[in-house]
Amino acid sequence: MATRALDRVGSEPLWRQLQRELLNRLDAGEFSEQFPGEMALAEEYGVSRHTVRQALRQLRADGMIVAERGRQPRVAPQPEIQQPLGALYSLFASVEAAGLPQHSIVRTFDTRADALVAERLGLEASTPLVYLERLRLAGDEPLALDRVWLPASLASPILGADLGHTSLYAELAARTGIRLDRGHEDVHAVIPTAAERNQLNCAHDVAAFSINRLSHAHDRPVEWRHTLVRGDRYALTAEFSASTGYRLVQSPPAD
Amino acid sequence: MATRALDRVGSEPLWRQLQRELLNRLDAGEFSEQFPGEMALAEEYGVSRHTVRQALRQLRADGMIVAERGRQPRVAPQPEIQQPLGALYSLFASVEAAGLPQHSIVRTFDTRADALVAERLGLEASTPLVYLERLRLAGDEPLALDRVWLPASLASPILGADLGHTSLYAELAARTGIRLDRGHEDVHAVIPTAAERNQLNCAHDVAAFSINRLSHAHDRPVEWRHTLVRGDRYALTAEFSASTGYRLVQSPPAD
DNA sequence: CAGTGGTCTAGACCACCGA
DNA sequence: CGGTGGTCTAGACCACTGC
Repeated sequence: MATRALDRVGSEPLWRQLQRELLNRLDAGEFSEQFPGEMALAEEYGVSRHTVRQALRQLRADGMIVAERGRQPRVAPQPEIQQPLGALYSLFASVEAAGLPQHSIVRTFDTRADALVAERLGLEASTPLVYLERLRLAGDEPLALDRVWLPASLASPILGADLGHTSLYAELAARTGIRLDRGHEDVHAVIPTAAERNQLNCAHDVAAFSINRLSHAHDRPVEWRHTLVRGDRYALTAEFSASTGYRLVQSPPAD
Repeated sequence: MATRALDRVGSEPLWRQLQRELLNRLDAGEFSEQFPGEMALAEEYGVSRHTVRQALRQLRADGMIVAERGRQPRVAPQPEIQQPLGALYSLFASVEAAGLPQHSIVRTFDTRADALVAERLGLEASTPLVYLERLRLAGDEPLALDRVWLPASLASPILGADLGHTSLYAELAARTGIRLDRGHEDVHAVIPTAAERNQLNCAHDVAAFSINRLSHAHDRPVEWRHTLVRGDRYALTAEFSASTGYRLVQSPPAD
């Protein structure tokens, strides 16, 4: 293996150049299921093993590379699986943890344009969007009203799917390879309209969480979502500390 | 400076022993406002500089020690300042960011017992508690109804404070040295009662966040808090990604 | 067994900061 | 200027893994 060139006159540290180089090669799909050892990298780039370790430190901490004593180093299986996260996941997971089976009733599942949503996704107003509207149930009781818009150019392969029992994100990953890796959401407290109360089958004195979410994959907007969650039996729960920051956890068993 | 002993026969790495040793000395209050350099530590413990750096790596990443080129290394000013965090802080900070001045009207501020709250704090039912009830305003508009209980044995020094314009946590830290470092909270969506609507001066069609929080300092329960926040103009906002996890951010300017 | 990563040493040069 | 941390080298020994 010929020695690859690193710039030794510029001011950028060797380990950072090496780290960038390795990230590029990882993105390019090199090293699939096989990653070179520290010695090999040191020789390939003509640097010391210490420098290689410094370059690898962050990659290992970020879980992009798995290396253990004795084992062959590997690239991490799917570093960006990020289907579960956010307030919605927290809410639904707590229901699951309580032993309630969940499923959905698909109300609408088609392709359409929506200027307002398109703008939020950063797209032209007339861009065709896959639209999915579901009523989510826990046990036999309605839990949430869920509406999702995705760019049809990316998401049209999911149109044939049965989303009554499978996760949208799982289906999206399986059919298009797209995995959400970043998102932004806001949570409002609202009083459901009469129509929403009717769909959710809840009393007139029940409030709800209104959650808007914009999700990205590789810095491209992929999903705009609006979900209305019954507030009478479901709550957000979080723990926080100086070291771990703010972390949503599963709610304790419903009152 | 005599060389301090590290165990070179056991299996525990030198850098880990050194790290533990330094943490102990930090907790003991040594190094106040002055921390030894890498060379000094290497000589003091009879190890190489590399080993010292390995031991310091995590301490620096955690922000317990501040070291820069050329500067004298220091211990971080207050590693466990954790007053701001959680949904409440997020909500109030977004109001502040919008340029609205905030203050409180103290409705009640005394010492009493409350069996229900005491239980949640893990205390005997008859334990005296400092009780503070405030109406929080943003501009001249009511924003939240805030009720806090703290064990009187810890918090009685704050009883003389004017909490109309200063933070409870700042006052608590100044008068008792107690700084909250961990907490747990749950957020519900509710419809305010008529009395609460009246206090918050909000319309009948407005929902609210109901937030319960249990805070700790050094693993001891210190605060039980219940806050009711108007839901019409204030929302929780969060960002999340694979690398940074879930992080509450300030809401965008209110609609 | 050969190869892996974890640990450790003893040097070195440099950019940067404060006195 | 002396001392700091950042970077880098060229070694070494070891525990562990898989063949």
